[in-house]
Amino acid sequence: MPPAAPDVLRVALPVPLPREFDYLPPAGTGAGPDWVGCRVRVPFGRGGGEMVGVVVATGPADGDPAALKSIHERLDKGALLHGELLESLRWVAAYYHAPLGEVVATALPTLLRTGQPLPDTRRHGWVATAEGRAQATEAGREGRPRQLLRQLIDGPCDEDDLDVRLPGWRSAARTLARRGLAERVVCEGPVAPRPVAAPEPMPGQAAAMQALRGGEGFRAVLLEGVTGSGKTEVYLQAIADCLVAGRQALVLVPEIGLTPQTLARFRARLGVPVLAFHSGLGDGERARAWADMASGRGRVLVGTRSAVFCPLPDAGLLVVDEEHDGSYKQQDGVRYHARDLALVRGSKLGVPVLLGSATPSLESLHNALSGRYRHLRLAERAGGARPPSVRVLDVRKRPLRDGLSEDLLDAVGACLARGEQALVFKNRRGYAPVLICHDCGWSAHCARCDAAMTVHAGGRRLICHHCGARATPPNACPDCASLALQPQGAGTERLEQALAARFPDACLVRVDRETTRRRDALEKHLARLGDGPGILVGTQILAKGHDLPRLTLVAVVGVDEGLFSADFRAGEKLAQLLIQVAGRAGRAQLPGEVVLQTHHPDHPLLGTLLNGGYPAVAALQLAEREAAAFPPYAHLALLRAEAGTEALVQAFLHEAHAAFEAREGVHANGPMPAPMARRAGMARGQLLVDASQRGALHAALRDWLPAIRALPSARRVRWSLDVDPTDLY
DNA sequence: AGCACGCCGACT
DNA sequence: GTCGGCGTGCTC
Repeated sequence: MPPAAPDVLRVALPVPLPREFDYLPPAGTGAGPDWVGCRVRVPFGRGGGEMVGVVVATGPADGDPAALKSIHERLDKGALLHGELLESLRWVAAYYHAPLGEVVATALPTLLRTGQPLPDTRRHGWVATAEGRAQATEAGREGRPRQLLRQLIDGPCDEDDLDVRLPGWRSAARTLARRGLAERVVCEGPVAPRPVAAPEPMPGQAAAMQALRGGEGFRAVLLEGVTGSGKTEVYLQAIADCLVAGRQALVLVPEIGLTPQTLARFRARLGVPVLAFHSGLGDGERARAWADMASGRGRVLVGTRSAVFCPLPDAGLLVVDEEHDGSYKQQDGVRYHARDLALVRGSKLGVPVLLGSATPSLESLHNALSGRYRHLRLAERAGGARPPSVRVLDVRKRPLRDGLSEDLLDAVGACLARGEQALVFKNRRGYAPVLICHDCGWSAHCARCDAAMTVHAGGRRLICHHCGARATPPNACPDCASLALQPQGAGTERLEQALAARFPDACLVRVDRETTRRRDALEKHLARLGDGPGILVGTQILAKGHDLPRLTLVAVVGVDEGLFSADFRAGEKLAQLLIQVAGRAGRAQLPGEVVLQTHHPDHPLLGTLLNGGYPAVAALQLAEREAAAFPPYAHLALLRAEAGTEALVQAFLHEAHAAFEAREGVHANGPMPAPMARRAGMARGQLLVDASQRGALHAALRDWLPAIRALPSARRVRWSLDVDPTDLY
């Protein structure tokens, strides 16, 4: 019998190779199971490079153990990734066909990924020193430090409490510490939740709560509630229940949904510290929030997409707010869908997952209608508010000035005259979407993309929205030398200018990505609008989030582009956008009005939306998807490629297609022309795989990927596989 | 992906 | 004569 192979540690490393790497434990250490889930620093590659990875398994070496290297350093005493989270990461790797090492790297905050120690999650507080206590009673200059000092003389004050009681206390604390009057100490014991009064639930909310409370373990619940029906209150009650049971809750929100107001509402209502997790946090804050959840000290985490990777050792509930939102899909690297991962985690954790939306994705709706999810509806608006009235403005044969019809301007004027606020919505920023020669038809195109350049700065600048290229508009047409160059169409900038000319006395605020670069810019803008009459002009940034109680008119200007898009999801997305933006209009006291300016008043999508609302559009779209064998009735994967030249892309995609082995119910289509074949100087193309059964799709991909990786042409392009793509471009 | 090794063009 | 182009192969 051969001698038993020594046990090795299998390490997942952040490299794009579909396997893990075996290492020997450091000399004098055994390869016990206590290694699994710990980060390690290992030698990797031929130059003496090092990498940080995570041990994901132990076992006997399957090659020549003499050829193995040893781990340089163990970075964690106890496992960082274990149990359900590690299992879920394995699921991500298998489902999205991504290397486990890359999945692990995606899941960990930067600081942890680079090997920094797990932040200290003990609670800290501040207390006055003996000298501080003495000085606190003496007369002295009344300032922040003194105010704080008086809080600290009776014993340690928790930092979380100070955040609530004395905003901006940190600089005062630094001052006190410098003078030796106060010091930072570790607080013992758990945080006691403050008792908070819950509002009386409305009948619909009570029914939803009842349905949520019934049952044990994992279940998916789709909460379909029109705007203003109080979905958030249902989340809050469910989270409160979960906290009472001593469990943690995770709340996912869309990228633009995590406003200070949202957090403040959660904090005020739950009585426990609520952690935030989003791209605006620094590396240290992210790592701390992650560690807080891992240690169990954090009870509630509200975060965007990547928060779905946080550890939840005491999980009780997962909530996905606005579950239809496109920002839950990661569009580079490991292309996961946070909503789908939340469902997987919920099922592994054995806890309910609550999906909420006024306009559910067709995927979730299909699951609800087929009985896989529980389906709860909140039909009425809070406080007896009526849904807004909707009016279609047919602008065929009507003159438009700067993209606005006279009827629309009249509606805005009437709204202002009532002392109320109007929202003019156009899903296009800039001055005009294209600069065109009136004599020969030439238009300004980006040199590096297959796209028109957008006119900005009132016509003094051209910007490509796809690659960011900037140019100065020519004085004369480059083709025919005509001077008749005109900005065609209207973006938010032009609408703002036109509205300012028409309503010179009105308070006018434009909100789009240009004016809202900084994180707090949106709040600042809306504060400028105040409570008086005024006009908001903007893109979909305005479609959700903030409460605007004085807003009674929503004027939608740019629907026509979306009505004829080639993307199979365009109809769904447009309906969701329209419903979301229309939902901004009106309150209990002030009825809302929506006007839709269009050249296609007879378009079936608009008609269906007007007559039957979102449910009718959804039913129509589901029928179309079923007939066309598209998701959710089929399953897709997209192989994308880009390279310096079209030839490289085509060669790769053709070879990849040839390497695809036909199997029952699975087809590879293409190479398909990407709607934008060139972007930022790169040629792009794609191959679409569709399958009637998910299992067959995954089996096909499992066989296909090694063949793709082996193609010489694969080295000359950047390629990626997108499972369940949301955008086919 | 990163990195080293390797075999062909314009420079001190 | 070398510096450096990026094609090819490998990473426990």
